[in-house]
Amino acid sequence: MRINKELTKGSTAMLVLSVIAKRDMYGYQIIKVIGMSSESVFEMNEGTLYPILHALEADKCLESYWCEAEGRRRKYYKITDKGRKQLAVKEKEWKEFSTAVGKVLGGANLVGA
Amino acid sequence: MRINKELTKGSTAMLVLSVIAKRDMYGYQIIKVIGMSSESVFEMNEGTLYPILHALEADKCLESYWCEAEGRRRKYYKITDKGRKQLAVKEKEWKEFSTAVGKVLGGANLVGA
DNA sequence: AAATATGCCTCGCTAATCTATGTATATCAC
DNA sequence: GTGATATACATAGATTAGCGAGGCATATTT
Repeated sequence: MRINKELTKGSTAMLVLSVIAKRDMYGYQIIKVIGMSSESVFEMNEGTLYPILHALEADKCLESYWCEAEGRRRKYYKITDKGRKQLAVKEKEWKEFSTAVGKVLGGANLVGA
Repeated sequence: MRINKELTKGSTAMLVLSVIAKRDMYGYQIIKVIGMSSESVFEMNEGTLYPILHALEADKCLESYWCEAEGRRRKYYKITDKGRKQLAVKEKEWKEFSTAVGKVLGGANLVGA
């Protein structure tokens, strides 16, 4: 990661769900797509992504299927209805969180509190 | 916390530095001020805050002094030059991070803009 | 007198992510 | 042809931030 990795905690699953929601994708590709669309701010490790995919599938937010193309075996993931709901929750939570950070940094003047 | 606690990882020290940068503050007060200015999105635990304060002081980003007022003994923290530099770095990192999340999600970045 | 709020602190736990490692195939450079 | 790099899957152990649960003490409210 180009930035403090701790910042990413809690948001990674949301990002993964988000890109898969746009179209079915396989693991290696997810890393590349998130890396590119974030302009290399996120350079996710495989050791980070695969466990997340497995957990999201176990939680029925994703479904997987194997495809063979270009002489390569790829495991594609597709988002489920539950996954879309989960994504909506996480996006809302993210907005609430980032807005709150902005408020604290922006300094609501609470002298006397 | 009203939101997923994992999201807060990596940003808490920045928030703490940020409020102390505005004026000297003691621990218990920091929790209240951050709670209020975030409209209760952040409800920091003492078990979270105190170790952060001690670490920031050990790292010379903060200095502390005891005060007695209203019959209460309070440990105030004051930001150092190093602390201000650290805060600037963390704020920049935060903007980069939240902007990147916005790009991946595909929407406009609502944060810090 | 008891409950609540203020104010400091520490210890062990959980969980997200990273680093390192392993396997296998395809492609490119030399 | 051989080695390096990219693609593609996976797991295991280490790290670390924040939490929950305690502990201690005093002031205020009920």
